[in-house]
Amino acid sequence: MALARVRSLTFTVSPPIWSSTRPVTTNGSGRVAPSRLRRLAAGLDTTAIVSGVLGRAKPRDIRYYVSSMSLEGVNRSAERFVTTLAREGGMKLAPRIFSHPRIPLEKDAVRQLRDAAQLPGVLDVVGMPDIHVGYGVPIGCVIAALDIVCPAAVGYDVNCGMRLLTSPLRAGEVNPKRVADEIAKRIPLGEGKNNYALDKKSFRRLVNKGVPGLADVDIPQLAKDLRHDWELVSEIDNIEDRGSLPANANACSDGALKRGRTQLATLGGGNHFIELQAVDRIEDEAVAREFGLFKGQFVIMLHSGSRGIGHQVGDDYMALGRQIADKDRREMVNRELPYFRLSEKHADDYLGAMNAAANFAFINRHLMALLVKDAFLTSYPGVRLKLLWDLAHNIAKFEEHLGNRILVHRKGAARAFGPERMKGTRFAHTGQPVLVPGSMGTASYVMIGTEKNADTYASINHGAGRVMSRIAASGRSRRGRDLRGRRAAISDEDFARAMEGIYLISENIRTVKEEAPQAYKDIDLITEAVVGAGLARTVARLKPLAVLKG
DNA sequence: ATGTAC
Repeated sequence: MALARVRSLTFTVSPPIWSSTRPVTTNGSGRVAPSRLRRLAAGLDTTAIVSGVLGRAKPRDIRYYVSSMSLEGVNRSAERFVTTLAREGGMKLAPRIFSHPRIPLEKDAVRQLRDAAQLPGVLDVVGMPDIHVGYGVPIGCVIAALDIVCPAAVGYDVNCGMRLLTSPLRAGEVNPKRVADEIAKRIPLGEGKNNYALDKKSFRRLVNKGVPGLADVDIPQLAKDLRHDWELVSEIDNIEDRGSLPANANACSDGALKRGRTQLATLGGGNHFIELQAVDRIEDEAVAREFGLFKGQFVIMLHSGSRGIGHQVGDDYMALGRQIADKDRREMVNRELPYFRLSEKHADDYLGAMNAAANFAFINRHLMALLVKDAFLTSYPGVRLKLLWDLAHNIAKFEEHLGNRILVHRKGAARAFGPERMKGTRFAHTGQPVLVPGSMGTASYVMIGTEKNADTYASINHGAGRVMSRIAASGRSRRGRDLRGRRAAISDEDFARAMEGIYLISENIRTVKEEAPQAYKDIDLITEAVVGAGLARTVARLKPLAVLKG
């Protein structure tokens, strides 16, 4: 973000937002010239660098956001892809939204950002270009905090995430229909259980350890189902946090554990999918080569999460947060935004339970990938798929940002570490891969983070983001409206046209329209915003051949 | 997202 340099300026400030983008050289008290004030008020210039002292940060690392203006509504900043909201009411800071000018901002999602900015102890609120309404906090945002954790800022689908498997084959050498059918035989789609139920004790041990815990667990039926020999623990350097977060399964309710025990290696419903894809375009030859990607290549993308256990953990702890707030007469911004102070035991419990669910999700995707690999190897003897990357896009984690330990909540936002933060890994020269799916039937992207994404706490969008509610999309309600308030049901014909040439296996044909391409924002436009804002770069564009949906 | 609500 380009920062204006001013000699002097009178203002009150929101909490500091650290940025490594530029050192501060100017002085921060005094008056601002009327011409500049007009620019600020017009939203052309909403940031200013000043020196100052606040908190533990070094003065030169601080950028204050001007918040003394009472600006109405949303201000378009001079930066084409950044919108800074006016700070008003009880907001602790001015949230920013990275988006594309051609994508209209959903009013209710913006309101949710304002609400989140009122949380006590919140440091920063940043909307992603795929932002849309979620429970309490929008999907497609980053909430940075110093001393609270907010379960709604993680969401119900803890560690919903992406995984990409690469093949050495060209798409023309593969029959996607056959592969999709083979996968469907092995992985339950939609609401469903598997044959890999674990006893309570083994399950607890497994989710405490994450993917590496698969070494110690015995799943006889899985061994029978797999026709080839696989190391259960493999490729963990290609999983975010090596598939293992510091978990405490004892902080999960019995109900949460019970739901999890029977759902390993199941896809789930909603926007979860397995997609067979072809590499459509290479945008960065050197990085693509490092990642083992080439034009025309056959790859498989998987999108799933923590299923019942994550949902239950979210439910349990949001209920607990509300209960405690009521008991202690602690104020909540609204009923959907309970939170815990990090000094409270409940915060540790939530984070431990959340990480147990997160580990479940890593294991879930890992096992499904194994079944996919096995299916593929059966159809194409000698061809083993390789894991490029597995990432979490619904999670809260402690990270260093400019010398401070910050709890970064990413809800529908993907971590996008550049090369610097990937030191000591095989991605030290490229940055981590970031997997960004479009909607069913449209393109997906492989991206890499830059060193310039401190503004979003090293995060980018997690996908395309809805533009139409589920109810509106499936036409279940006559009063169905899209998120801009227009009446919009998708006809069967329109749906078929959007999916033309793509082989679709769907568990529930009645609800699959909720995931229609028309219900989502334009992934190419969103990617343009992310690249334009300097948050990430594109490596490859992928197009769908076949989709398996819950 | 979700044993798609208590």
